Amino acid sequence: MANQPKSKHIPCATIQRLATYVQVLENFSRDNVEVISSNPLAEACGVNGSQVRKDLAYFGEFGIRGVGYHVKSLIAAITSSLGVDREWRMALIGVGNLGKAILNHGEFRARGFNIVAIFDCDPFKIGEIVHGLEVHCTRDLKDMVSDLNIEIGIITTPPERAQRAAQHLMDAGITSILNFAPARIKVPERINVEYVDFFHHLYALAFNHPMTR
Amino acid sequence: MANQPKSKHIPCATIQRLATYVQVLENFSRDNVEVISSNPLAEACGVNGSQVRKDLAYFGEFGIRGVGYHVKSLIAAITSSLGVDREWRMALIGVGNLGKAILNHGEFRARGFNIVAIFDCDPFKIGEIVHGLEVHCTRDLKDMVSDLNIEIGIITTPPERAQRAAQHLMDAGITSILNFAPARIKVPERINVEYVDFFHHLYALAFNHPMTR
DNA sequence: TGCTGTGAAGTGCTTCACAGCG
DNA sequence: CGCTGTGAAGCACTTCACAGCA
Repeated sequence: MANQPKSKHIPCATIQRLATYVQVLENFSRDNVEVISSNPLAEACGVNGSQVRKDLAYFGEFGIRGVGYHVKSLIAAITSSLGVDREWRMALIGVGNLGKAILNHGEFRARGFNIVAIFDCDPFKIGEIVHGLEVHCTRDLKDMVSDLNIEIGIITTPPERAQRAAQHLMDAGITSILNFAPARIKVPERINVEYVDFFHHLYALAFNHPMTR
Repeated sequence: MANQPKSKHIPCATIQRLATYVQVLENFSRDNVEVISSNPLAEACGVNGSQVRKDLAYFGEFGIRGVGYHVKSLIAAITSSLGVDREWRMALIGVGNLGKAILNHGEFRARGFNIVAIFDCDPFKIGEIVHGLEVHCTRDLKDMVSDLNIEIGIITTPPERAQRAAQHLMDAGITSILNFAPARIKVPERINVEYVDFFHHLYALAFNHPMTR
């Protein structure tokens, strides 16, 4: 159905939006919408219709002129283009409150993002079982990463230990890191880091709040 | 110390970076760095030096030529410019796993973002005490928002109930919403919504992973 | 006819380069 | 002399407008 992907540079803003499209398309699919055109999809995502068409065009021609996009095939096309239509195995470092909350979340597994090993440097936590996984010493990280084919690392340590956690992950050959710790980490160019920080969002809300202006 | 702010349009990319600057500056301050110039600060934040200077210039002249920025005053200047140097009172809707994790997080309160009321539409949860707060029926939201001076709403419901939660918040006069539910919500122009979605970040990591390219 | 896919135009953010000041 | 603050240049993303196809 899709042609071969256009080999241009793809803006990272496009990648972010594709994730939104999948989310919204899944809701349409749940409501038994079978076909959708770019404008209503764009409106549901809070963007412009051309934007949607251009974003999709980076990966192929998924639509039917005069009709629109078939919802289910479009979901399949996007997830396949992003590489999220397969299992991804992840390790988590820092089994505190936040780490436990993420382990309990469950939605990760449902989407193919499996946390298969958890680590902490606190000797009192090592050996504890959390959500069916034994807490390991960070020293074991390297061996377990290769044994378990882990590709993504999640950091949920306090900020002062985030850099060391990142170093452990990189030493183990991990190149993709999701960082929940409220700290920037220093990494070489080739390592991908995504930051999740609630306060960034709260700061934006506070700044844009009517009273503040 | 600061001149009056320049009254230009401020890019929202700037606001996001300011949050990062605060985070990084606080780390420098913890390490007893007293003065920093734009280039090392920029490097720690992963951006360009001019960018830092231009971002700060939107709000005033905080630096000393030939010297740099005084770390503590700069933190104060930024937090004051963003309006995050005061208490913000928040309501949370959806006391499930994620909601409870956020209530337990504690870091919110430390930064002046206080969750002062929690709501759920499940009758079995109403009356339950979670982290010192009684779970209320969403019907009580309007009264409690005005009684408790709540300005920000947090949505942690399942996706299918996110829109209704947003409606409750808007009916109560809330104009700032932090949405953790994996769903887009439809709101009028004047309402500010920030989305927190872990999967958006995981999708980006998956797409940029070496094996995928 | 209606909607996609896409070059061209428009817009806004980022980087450069340097004047200006401590 | 060094670093800030800032106009101007550069670059990247977004939007427009329409050709092209079902």
